[in-house]
Amino acid sequence: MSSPRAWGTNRPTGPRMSDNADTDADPYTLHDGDEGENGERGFVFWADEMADEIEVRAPEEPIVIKGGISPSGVPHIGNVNEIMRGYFVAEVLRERGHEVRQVFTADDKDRLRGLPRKLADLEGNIVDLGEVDAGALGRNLGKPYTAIPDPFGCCDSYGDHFSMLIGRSADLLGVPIEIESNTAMYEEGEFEESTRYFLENRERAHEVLSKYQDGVDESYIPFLAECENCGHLTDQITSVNLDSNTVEYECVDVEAGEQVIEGCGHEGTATLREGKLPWRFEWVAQWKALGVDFEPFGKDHAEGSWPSGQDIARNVFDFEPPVPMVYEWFTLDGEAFSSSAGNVMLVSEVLDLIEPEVLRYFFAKDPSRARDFNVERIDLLVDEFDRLERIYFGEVEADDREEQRAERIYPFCVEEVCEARIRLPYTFAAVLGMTDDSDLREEIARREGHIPEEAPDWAVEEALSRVESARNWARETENEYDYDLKRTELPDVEVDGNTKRALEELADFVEEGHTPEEIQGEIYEAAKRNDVPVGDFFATGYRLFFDQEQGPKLGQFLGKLDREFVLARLRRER
RNA sequence: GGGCCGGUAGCUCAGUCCGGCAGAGCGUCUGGCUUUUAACCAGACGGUCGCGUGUUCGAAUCGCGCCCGGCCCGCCA
Repeated sequence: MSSPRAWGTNRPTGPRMSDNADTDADPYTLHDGDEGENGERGFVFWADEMADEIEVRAPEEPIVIKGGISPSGVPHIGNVNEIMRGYFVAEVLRERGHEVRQVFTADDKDRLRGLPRKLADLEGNIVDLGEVDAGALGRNLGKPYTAIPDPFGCCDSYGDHFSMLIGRSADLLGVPIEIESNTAMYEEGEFEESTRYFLENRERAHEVLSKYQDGVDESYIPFLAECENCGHLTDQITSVNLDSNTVEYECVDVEAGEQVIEGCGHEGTATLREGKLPWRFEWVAQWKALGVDFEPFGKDHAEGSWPSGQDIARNVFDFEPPVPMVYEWFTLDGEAFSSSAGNVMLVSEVLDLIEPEVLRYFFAKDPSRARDFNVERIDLLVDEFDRLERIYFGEVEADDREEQRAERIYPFCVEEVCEARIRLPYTFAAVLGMTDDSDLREEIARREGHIPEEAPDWAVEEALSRVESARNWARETENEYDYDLKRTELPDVEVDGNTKRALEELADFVEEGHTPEEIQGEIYEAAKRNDVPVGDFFATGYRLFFDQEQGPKLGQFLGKLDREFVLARLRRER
């Protein structure tokens, strides 16, 4: 067997179950051409396909679905893949009558290797490193996240702080996950048996791992000890004593990217609970300890960790690794997520702009496709969701494919299927954000036909809540829906003679006191009387009040504002 | 250098596993609603399905080669 192995070549026929290393499971599980039990293919929802793969193995109940990240910093919406991809599969299995646990490991025994530039408090506010005690963090490089004080002082440790944020992200999306702290699992001995087994069979472990990694020599010992003197994790294990379940170690320097984290040189003894396994072994130990049946992971793991992990599971241990599923990474506004470059977005920030069901819908889409989460055009995502919803309720026509898709996917996106809901079109909601007057918002929405006469109060309230979201979006992106009534300053507007006369006539009309509808009519009349093209005259009006080319229905809107201001502005006095 | 994933209309995306007229929404343009202003309605515009090649009666779809973007093949996770 060559190294690295050409395990991708068995893709077309690779069986899911195997008892030898020549039939490894391809992690690109989606659309892989395997026949289902009765030869049916053509899934409209990828989670159905994954659920089939899991059911074929007849797993014990409860079925365990896992995800996990290390709580090293701000958990952003890229990390939500780990939560939501597993969630949809869990829900499909629950629908089929299975009991399912969705667990999420906080890989918090990992060591802090560098200082993140951005952190986030528990409310999800991003703060710069400089705003917390950076020095205290710097002195803790090399220690496990759970052995480092919380820079915000609100949780027991750095690791707990960011695990808490991950949990809150899941809560916000309505996903019930059980977070398992790696640190706690080590302390409670959950990994002790596996650790002991790896150390006992370290030649075998080395033999398997060396197929995937260079630079692991004969003396390789798969354990990192936590130094009793300085708290750093060290991989310098000098001897293993399985009779007492301990190792001897020396606290040595660690390379972390560009820099070196210095060890203290202490030589000591650690139990198997006072340290950790290297990642590739740890992952397998998690599968074993938790009985994991399914695990989605990013494409970064697909070519490295996964092939070695499943090999270790089968050939060092003797158990079947979980059904894998690779998901493509997505970009944020066309760029990779990067906390150091500030290109991150928290779930809580996204939910300031869109409803949770829309974000859930984003993650219901095909995981194998690379895509962009585009904040500028988030209205398109919302429109797409609204259309899915309308297709589901049979309110718009669509082809069979779309109908099947909506029928299957929509119920998993919403907390509760409710036909009586009302959705204001997102960009229309953004326009309503021009006024803070909630009664006026509702009145305009009703007049434009977006709220039916007999709509119940709760539905109206929920519909109007989108206005706040859409306004946040308009403001954040400073786009054309960022309506802001220019009350304090007169926008710079060029006005020719005809337009000037038309504006004066309109001002006089308003001064006489008329209904909003009459004012709207007068805008047309004033323009026509003075040979000003109607479109141009409206544009001038929007310019004067909003410094924009477009806006809400002008007459009705001006009729609602205080007359004194409207008159002064039409006469361009202030 | 080797491997893997992605590349479909100006934008956001379906369709690719299973070959059968290249699609949706948004956008743009034109017209209509005897007041174009988030409008709405009707119609139109918009594509070398990354490029090439092979197989086929027929290729976005299958094979091979190439281009571009990203990831892995060191450490770490």
